[in-house]
Amino acid sequence: MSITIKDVAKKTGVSIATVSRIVNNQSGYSEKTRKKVVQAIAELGYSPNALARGLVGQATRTIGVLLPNVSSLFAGKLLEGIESAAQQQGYSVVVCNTGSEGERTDDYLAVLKQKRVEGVLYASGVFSKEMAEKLAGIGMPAVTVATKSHEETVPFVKVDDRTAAFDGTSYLIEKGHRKIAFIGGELSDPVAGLPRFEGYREALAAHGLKVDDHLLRFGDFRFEAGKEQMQSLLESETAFTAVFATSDEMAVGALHAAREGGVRVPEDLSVLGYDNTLAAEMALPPLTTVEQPLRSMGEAAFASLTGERKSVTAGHKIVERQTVVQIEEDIK
Amino acid sequence: MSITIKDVAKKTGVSIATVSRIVNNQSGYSEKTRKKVVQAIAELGYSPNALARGLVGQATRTIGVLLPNVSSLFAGKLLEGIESAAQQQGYSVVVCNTGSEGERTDDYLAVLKQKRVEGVLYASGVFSKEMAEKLAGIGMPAVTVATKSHEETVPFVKVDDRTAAFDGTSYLIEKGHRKIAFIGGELSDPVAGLPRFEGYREALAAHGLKVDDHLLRFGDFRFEAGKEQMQSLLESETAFTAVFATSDEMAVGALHAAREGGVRVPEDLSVLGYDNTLAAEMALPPLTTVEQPLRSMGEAAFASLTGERKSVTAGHKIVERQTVVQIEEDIK
DNA sequence: CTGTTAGCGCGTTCAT
DNA sequence: ATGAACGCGCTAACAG
Repeated sequence: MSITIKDVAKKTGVSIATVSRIVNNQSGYSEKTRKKVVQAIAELGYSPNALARGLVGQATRTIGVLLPNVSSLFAGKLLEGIESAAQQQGYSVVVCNTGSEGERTDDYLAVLKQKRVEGVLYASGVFSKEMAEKLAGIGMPAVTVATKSHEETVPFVKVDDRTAAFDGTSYLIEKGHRKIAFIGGELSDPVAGLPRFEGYREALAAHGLKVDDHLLRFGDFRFEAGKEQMQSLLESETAFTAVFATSDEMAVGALHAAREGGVRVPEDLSVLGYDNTLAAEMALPPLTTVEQPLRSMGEAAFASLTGERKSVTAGHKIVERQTVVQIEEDIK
Repeated sequence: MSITIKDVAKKTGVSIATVSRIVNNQSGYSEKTRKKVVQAIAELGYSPNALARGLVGQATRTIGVLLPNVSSLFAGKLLEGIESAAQQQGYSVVVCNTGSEGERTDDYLAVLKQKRVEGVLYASGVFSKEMAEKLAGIGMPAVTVATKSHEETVPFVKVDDRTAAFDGTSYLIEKGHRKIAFIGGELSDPVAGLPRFEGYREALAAHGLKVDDHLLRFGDFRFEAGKEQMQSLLESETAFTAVFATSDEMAVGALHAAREGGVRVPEDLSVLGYDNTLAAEMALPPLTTVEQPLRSMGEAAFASLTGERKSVTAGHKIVERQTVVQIEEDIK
């Protein structure tokens, strides 16, 4: 079949042990034989078999990444960071598109185990207790990205969602907004749903404002949901001057609904997004948003997985573009 | 370390050969021993070592995917299709972000070879002759997606770009447009640049129109380029009623420039995109575009790679949304 | 129906 | 400085 270490040993007249030493640049050979071997390797086009190596050495230099939706901008950025860090360390990453509800997760975990990956990065929505146990059960190191486990056993890399949402909401308030609608993930979602809502609520409270139930909407984080919830908001009786949508896609959906409803952004309504994916940049008008540094979070997650395996909370910030404007304070 | 076939053999009192047969559901064992073994496997949590399997069987059930930019919507959709088809066949896919100029391609190829992947999908911009030779040299099957090789040795999966651009342009003409600007990839790009321009030119010719050099702009396929080229177009003296941008990102860039320049879409100007990624859906107004069925192209590419390895040209179509409108024929 | 054995390609003692 | 030999976990003959 393919050419093996034996071939280069034979060709150079040394033993496979020596070739092995040279390939893995250890010590124990003369410069002369080294040269001979290196040349033979080049001539033969020898490439060490990673399977055999892995079989003996227990190091596959491969990790798995579990994502609910690879084709999203969100996943793309994360993946870019992960992949970049991995490549630099000589690791390969196999992508696993688990489905929006994570329905294929178990299947993937099974093959990842068979392939003896050195760990998995979990960026697949909610990280349940069962997941943690399952992972522990099959003995694979894991770290979650943009998600948090209830178990303290699994390190995470994420922004502080509550604080980020608090800051985003405060920003809106500082711009003079008092009636701020909220479109977010379901409150049953303990990682991206509830905390962001809490941040929103706490920011209002901190400024002496109260939350108006008529101004609250929930859905998944997709474009369609944002659009629908915004439509619903527009149909309600209650007036508002700003919306905080906790994903850029949702915010863009809101932009669409607003336009269809004849409300101008930002003249009639300010809109704040979350994530700062390309969607925010490409939105018309360009979207002001709370940034999660997805790319560097991906890098950090890889580093954590293959390194000390500890949690890191990434810094968020507000990226100002054109959808949020200052309004008169006394509109009330 | 991990639990092996020996452990389950020992536990059940049969030989490893029998266990192997059962695991790979071959024939040659009684139902009774099967049950015993299956149970032991479950109890022990045995998971076959794919490395060992691959070492003997020469089947790693893994492919590599080379992409210039994983985080783009374009790559995301492609990857989704590839991944989906792969998963269904029990294959894993390792992603390789080669960089916009494919600068990391060689490095990736080297590790993919070591890992003995069964083939690579190349969706990484231009597929040069050197690439083809390199791949052939290391003996890895490949198929290109949304790209075409000059060599006939490598199968491809793509739409007919010339015809797709022809159809897109014709669509604009049928809508009454006579002055149609073009924003595309560099003509030196033999796969997505030149052919699309040719389609544009031929469509004009077929309708008795001639191409106006003042209305032609080129760049990479990114958002920024589209914006810049559109700005440049707006500054020129020549009037036009429509723009055909050969990527959705570019088209959205054009939308931005138009808005900044005070020209309304579609009232003052029609805009046609290319790809039909999420960017088209999320654009404001929603973008009419020439669709490439990226997801199914990804699936087809995987099928081709692991199957008969033959080329397929995917069907394109025009997805009508809101950026192209009929205008009076006699505007001229 | 079931067990033994020989590799797959490599890293690693242990000798020399 | 170098080589022989074992074993990683498994599949595939080959024997019974």
